Amino acid sequence: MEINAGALAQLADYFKVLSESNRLQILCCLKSGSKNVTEIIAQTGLGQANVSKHLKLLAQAGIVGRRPVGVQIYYEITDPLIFELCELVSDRLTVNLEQRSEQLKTMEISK
Amino acid sequence: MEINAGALAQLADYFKVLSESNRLQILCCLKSGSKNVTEIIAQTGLGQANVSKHLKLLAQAGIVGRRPVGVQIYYEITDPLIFELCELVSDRLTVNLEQRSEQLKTMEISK
DNA sequence: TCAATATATTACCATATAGCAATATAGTCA
DNA sequence: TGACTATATTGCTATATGGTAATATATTGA
Repeated sequence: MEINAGALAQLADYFKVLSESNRLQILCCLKSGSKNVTEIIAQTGLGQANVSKHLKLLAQAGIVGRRPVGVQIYYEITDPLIFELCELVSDRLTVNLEQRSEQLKTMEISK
Repeated sequence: MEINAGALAQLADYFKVLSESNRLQILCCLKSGSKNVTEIIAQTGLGQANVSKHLKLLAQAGIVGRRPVGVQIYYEITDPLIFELCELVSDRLTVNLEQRSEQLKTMEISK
């Protein structure tokens, strides 16, 4: 019952790009503005090859843009939707955690 | 420069659950309402063990709920945020595709 | 209790990918 | 051109995970 198999795969691929915490960290690091690779490496503490790979993925997904300035390459968020998504989800996660902690309290009381 | 490493990991984990097209397919299948596992298997065409695994992941993420009715287990979306996220992203993807096709046209013209 | 059905779990394989070290490429300056 | 720096790519390993077949568990009804 394939409902739009292609569209689902594209959606999944997009979410996959966001499903790695170091990539999210890089995005957070770029939230305050354009940065070159060396700066990103310094701020995140990740390895150079690793950062390069993550940036490539992010760029291919259209989430960040690449802007060479001399030898340096500056990357910047081109898709502010990212942060909207992260906020929506993290709000949801917070609510979930609160609910669970409420449940725990209830269990404490009833035992 | 670990900005909230735990929060980022949680976010990433959530996105990871959404990063698999067959899981998205199951969610789409549940969009119209609660269904038991056999129905989900029939509608998606996925294998039984496979569906079971995916449902477990979705339930652990708090995206679907589990409701036993006799021998059957009904699953249902408990987190409508899902569809909001999917819409936001798929709108974005559509826009991207249009932009690219525009670029292609421009290239055609200028060559 | 036994048989039948629905769902979950396990064991396994194949594939994908994060991380790293080493190497390659490209731009800048002397 | 040659040295230097910045970034990208490659080759590799370890780990995670999707898929499936086989098995286990649980519920219902005879």
